[in-house]
Amino acid sequence: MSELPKNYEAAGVEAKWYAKWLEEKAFNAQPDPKKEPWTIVIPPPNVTGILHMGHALNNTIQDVLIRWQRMQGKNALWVPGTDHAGIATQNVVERKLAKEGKSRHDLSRDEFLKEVWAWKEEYGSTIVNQLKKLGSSCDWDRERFTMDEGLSKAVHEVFCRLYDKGLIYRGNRIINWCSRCTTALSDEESEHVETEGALYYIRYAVKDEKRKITVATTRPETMLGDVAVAVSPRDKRYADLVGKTLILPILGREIPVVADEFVDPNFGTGCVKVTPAHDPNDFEIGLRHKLEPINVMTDHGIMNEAAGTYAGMDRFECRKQLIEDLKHGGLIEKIDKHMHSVGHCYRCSTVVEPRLSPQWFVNMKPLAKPAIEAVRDGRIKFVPERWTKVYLDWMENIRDWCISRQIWWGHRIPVFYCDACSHQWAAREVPGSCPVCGVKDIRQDEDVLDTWFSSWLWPFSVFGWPEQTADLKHFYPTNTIATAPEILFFWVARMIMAGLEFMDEIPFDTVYFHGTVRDDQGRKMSKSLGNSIDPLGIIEKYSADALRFSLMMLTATGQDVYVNDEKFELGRNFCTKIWNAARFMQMNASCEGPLDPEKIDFSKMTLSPDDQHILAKLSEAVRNTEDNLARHRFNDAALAMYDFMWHHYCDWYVEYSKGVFRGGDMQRKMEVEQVMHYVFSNAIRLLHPFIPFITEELWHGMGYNISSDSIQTAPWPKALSYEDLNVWGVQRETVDYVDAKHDLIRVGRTLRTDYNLTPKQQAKFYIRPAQERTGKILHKDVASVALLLGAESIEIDRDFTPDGTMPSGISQLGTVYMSIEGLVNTAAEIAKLKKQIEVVENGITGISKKLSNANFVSRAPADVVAGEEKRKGELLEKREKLQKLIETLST
RNA sequence: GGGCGUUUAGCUCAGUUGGUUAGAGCGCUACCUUCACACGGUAGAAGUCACAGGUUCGAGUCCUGUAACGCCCACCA
Repeated sequence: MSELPKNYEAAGVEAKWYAKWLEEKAFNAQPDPKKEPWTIVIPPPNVTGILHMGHALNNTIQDVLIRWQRMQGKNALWVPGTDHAGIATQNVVERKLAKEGKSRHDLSRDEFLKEVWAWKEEYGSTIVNQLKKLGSSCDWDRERFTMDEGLSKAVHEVFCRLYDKGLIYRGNRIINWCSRCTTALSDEESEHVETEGALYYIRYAVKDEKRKITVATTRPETMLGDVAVAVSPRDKRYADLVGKTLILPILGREIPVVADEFVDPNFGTGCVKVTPAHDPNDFEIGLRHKLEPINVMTDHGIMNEAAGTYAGMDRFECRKQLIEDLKHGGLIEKIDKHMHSVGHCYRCSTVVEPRLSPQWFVNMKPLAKPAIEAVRDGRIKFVPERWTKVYLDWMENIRDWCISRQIWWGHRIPVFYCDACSHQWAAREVPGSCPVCGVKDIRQDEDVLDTWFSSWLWPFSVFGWPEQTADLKHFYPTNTIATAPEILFFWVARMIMAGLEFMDEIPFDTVYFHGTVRDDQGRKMSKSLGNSIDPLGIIEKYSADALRFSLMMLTATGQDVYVNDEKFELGRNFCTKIWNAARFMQMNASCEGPLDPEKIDFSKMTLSPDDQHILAKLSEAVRNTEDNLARHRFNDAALAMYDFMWHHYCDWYVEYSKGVFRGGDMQRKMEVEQVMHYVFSNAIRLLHPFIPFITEELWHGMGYNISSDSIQTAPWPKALSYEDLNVWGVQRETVDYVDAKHDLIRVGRTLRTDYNLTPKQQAKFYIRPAQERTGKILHKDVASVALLLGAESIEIDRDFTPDGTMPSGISQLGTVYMSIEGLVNTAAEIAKLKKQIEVVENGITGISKKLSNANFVSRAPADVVAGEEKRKGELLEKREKLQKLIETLST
């Protein structure tokens, strides 16, 4: 035990312990058949990522869970890693190249990939290091990267299995195209944003007639790719037009009028332009009517040669120009404002272009089926539960997953083509020749896979799958996955499908969805808004423990978390409070040598009521904390500990102990000291998962590191029942008495405040106990009451008759009277008592009304009725006492 | 268009199977630099539980409807 410095220096302490933990491999776990495994796999942050508050929240939750399980003796493993984040990372490196005046096309594919790997080597560990600052107890020896050799092997294996099963196919379909990233996106990667656009009404002429019909569109530039106009087969207005020919404005192309069920005659004009290459519905119409799609744009969203004179224009520039030209020709009927949701690239926010394109897809329906079952039958639980429905709705309407991306950074699609014999096949390893005709000149598909095609395998690929490793056998399935609801579809749903398909087993049993971290105005934190709070800044300013504890106090299950800088003072202040409580104990230490908290035994001691009380409250706090942790109620768990440490231990027990330490009873001092060390050492163990650094520092600083060198390996506190506590002589009755004593002290303190007594002014108090028995107990306990009350002296007397001017207050244990020289304020005292009577009377009226209600008496449960009756009796008694007091004062 | 969430003190939020007088943190008021802690202590003020109905002996809590804000999903041009 070394003397604790007056101020806690978080930065140095945190760095010191994290380094020590790493050195001692405190977070490492190996398969061990004797121990129960408990596993979390991290949602791998992007290698391009820097730690934001969302990460801080997400990882604090995981760390609390894993440290808790580890302390309980489980074989706890938290597997860390990062995601290669295909598009995001490629964008970062492309921007870097752009600064050097280069594009990736100035480099060969291999050269470019070398650049990306070099970037990854240099910056890829940024977020990992930041996670360490937070205190994350990951097994860093197991750190994985989604493009590692092992994980790539898993990707290839999965691709080949699905390909051979026929669940992966290549199709020419309308996909979401980002013309800035020049790649296809999955449906999930296209973010719909409600946008004010326009609905343009354009006139198309009927061939050889004077008639014109009007079509409405939000994307007029796509008319250059129109191949027909569709009307509803039930629409009488246009019945005679079906089969006739229209002249497409500007281009003058002849296009037919077709009848199709898709058209809603009540929307717009009832005529729909059909552009099969740029709209999914139109594509379907095109198929039904055997119309050849015309693509009018390049990969970069530039109009192509099919756009005639508009070729070379950007799509939005073209839109503007085209509308101008149509206006000139008198072909615009009107332009209406129109709200609609428009897809945007989730990586660069560019407006997504629906576009016909040959891509690779996974047929998801067969994979979804068992994944729906696993959640429906409760093998996998969602917390909060409401996400179950969101999941099931999506899964039941699941659509095929577009997995090919036209970028270079990622897992290259393991499909090979032989041009000699037109053979196409998927292979786990790059083949040397065509397995059919033996030709060596084969080529691999140019595209790479969606990033999520590697992350959906994460819970088993990190353990070496497809090899049947010991790790995999021991640690899979994992237990809890903690994540934000934003990636329910991207990641969680797909992991469940992959786990069941490839492991034949769920990947985890619990999914905990936490909220989004927002600023104090409720806005999502984002770089563009500039409202982000940097967790590292908070760590620097307040400490990692403060950051963690504050976040946990603020995290109601599944609710969004609103933060500003000041919110983190909560955790900082709490840490300071704990620190000072420890210093207090050191300053009053009388035992020589350190105390082993695991060897403290109270069975041979006579515990005072306050000793018994704090021991009982500790067990209550342990129970509350565990219950709440088990239910993922992190805020309630944090609050239970906070309340115990601050409002029970510091406010009452430490204050009580001062009386003992200032007295001369050496035996008592030793006893109280042992109670303090027992309680404090258990409390910091309980707190360790939340605030790992300061608790480890105190574990050592207080000299508790005798049986367990680290707090991490110390036994987890036990929630003792009264039966257990009785071994030490703890009685429930006595504990209740101390609660009542606290109440009595509060009543006395209120009197002091009401009469403006300064702490130095000592008043004389008289207590008239409500019962003979309590009188006797109070007598024995009078010293502690006097100290906590700041009383000069206390007289306890069943027959005490107050002087008419004495202010008084009523508590459960008895009536408290205060006497101080020259203190006369009868009028104020009477007014105060009258106010109290009013409150009591309100209560009596309420209860009387209830009790006189025959329905209540007959229908409410007996114990509720009895409780009400008891309560009424108490209130009546209290009213009587108050009235008597008023009478005494009035005479 | 469909679904979900939120609405409780000045602010941010708890409030579990319906049951005493609805709680916390911050802020506010008064007093206190007392010997662990002013990042502190003691005491206190502060609420029409969004609104309207209903169920019930009893509703912040359950049901129906309304409103506001937020989120997710969706191929009506």
